[in-house]
Amino acid sequence: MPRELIDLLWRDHPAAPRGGARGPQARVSTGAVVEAAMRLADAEGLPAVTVRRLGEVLGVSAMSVYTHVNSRDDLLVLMADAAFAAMPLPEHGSAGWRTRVRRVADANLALLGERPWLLEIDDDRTAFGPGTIAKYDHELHALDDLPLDDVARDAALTFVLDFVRGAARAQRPDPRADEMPQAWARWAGRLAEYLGDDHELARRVGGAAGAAMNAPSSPTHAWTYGLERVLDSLTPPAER
Amino acid sequence: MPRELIDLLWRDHPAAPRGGARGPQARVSTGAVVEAAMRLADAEGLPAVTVRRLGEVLGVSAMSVYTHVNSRDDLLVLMADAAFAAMPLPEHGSAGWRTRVRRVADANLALLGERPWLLEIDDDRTAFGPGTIAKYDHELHALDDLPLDDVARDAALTFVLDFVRGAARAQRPDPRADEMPQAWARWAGRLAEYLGDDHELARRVGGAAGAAMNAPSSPTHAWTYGLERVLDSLTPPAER
DNA sequence: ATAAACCTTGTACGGCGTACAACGTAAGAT
DNA sequence: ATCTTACGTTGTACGCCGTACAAGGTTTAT
Repeated sequence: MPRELIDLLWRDHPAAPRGGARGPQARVSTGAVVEAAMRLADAEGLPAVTVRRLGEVLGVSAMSVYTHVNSRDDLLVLMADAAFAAMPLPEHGSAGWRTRVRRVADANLALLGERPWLLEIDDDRTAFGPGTIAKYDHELHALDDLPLDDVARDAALTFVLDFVRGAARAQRPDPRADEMPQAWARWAGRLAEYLGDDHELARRVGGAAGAAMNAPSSPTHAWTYGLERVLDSLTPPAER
Repeated sequence: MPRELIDLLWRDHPAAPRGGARGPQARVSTGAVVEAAMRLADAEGLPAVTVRRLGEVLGVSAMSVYTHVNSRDDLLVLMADAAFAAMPLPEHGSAGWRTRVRRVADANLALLGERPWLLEIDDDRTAFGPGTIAKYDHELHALDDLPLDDVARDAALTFVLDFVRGAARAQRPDPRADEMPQAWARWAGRLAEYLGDDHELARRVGGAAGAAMNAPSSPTHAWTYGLERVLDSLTPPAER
């Protein structure tokens, strides 16, 4: 383990350990590896991010990647933090907490829409990265005007971000989308037979929800509706 | 593809296609494979569920597993549906919607606490399984007393279940838990150096949240508090 | 000139999911 | 009673994966 993950996360910080001057100059840098990995994930999804493939893209052997990144698991942490670091963190200005939180939620939904592979990275060590911390700080400040102690403030932000995560998961395109029409054609009849008259409510609501899902304007509706519910739930008793 | 996933999901239904009578009697059944896989996942996590390992546990060759299950991806769907099917679905009785929804949330949190590997299975085809459909129907009925149309009812349930999912994710034990103390010992100093005086709010709130996380009573607190917020958000305007 | 530190590389190991073909077995057809 | 057909089981093999290891090359510090 030549350089610790925490130092790789903070590799752009002045106090980060530079590589010793000896030996040949590195052909690629940690940053370059992370960027290439993100391009790959953006284009083909996280499973396409393999060490061999990365080496190929970078014009370097597979094992050389490990000089800059320690392990694939570490790489995923670096990717997630870099994705957060790339988020714009616009000043909250004089907007009230409701608009602030709405903006935070929108920004996170946009991020997860552009980089759905973030939903597949679930490593607590991401919390130590500069991008993640800066984002966390910024988003906590969206709640400045609410009467929350520190623990409740963290809980409230988590609450909002978990909602966003759920919405992003629902909106994410199914990788099996192309096969589903045929599968459905084969399955619809059988499923109807199995279901018979049971679960009438589930059949009706599921059908309605499915139809709404395919309607063009619907995801927006479910999102805005749900988000307003989230905002309502944050409203302090005094304002109700 | 000898038998379709949908038929395997409904394998206990009277109308499900039985295997033809010819040939030797199968040494294991689809149900047995799924049960073994669930035991394995319960004991050692989802990555331990490999085809070779399953064959070993079942006393059968690896390839023989494919006679009963088509593919590993299909197996995961069967496991998830079986887990839902095993949930108790107690009558809602005369309880009001608030208690009903609370019970639904509690039951789901308990399920995801017992079988955290469910969080790692994300396949839309699970929705066609009998266990999943029965659960869906039951949980929709928890919202009977609320003035919601079909689409909104589905959205409301998703809202609740996504909240539960987020809570379960947070409570899930980190598989890296044993290494973290040492890593933290190595990292704490460096991180403090990197952070300096920046992000004061994040440092304070993160510290408080982290401390609360380690306190014994806290997960319960965050859960009940958040759940009440969710319930509040479902309250129709007329009742406010 | 020598030594130390560093990057790069090829090979190899043990895992994974699963395609394929050979073989055995039991029931239906004759 | 024999043959045929459908099915279950198995071993082998392919192409992936992450990565341990050791050898070799390159640069700077001594």
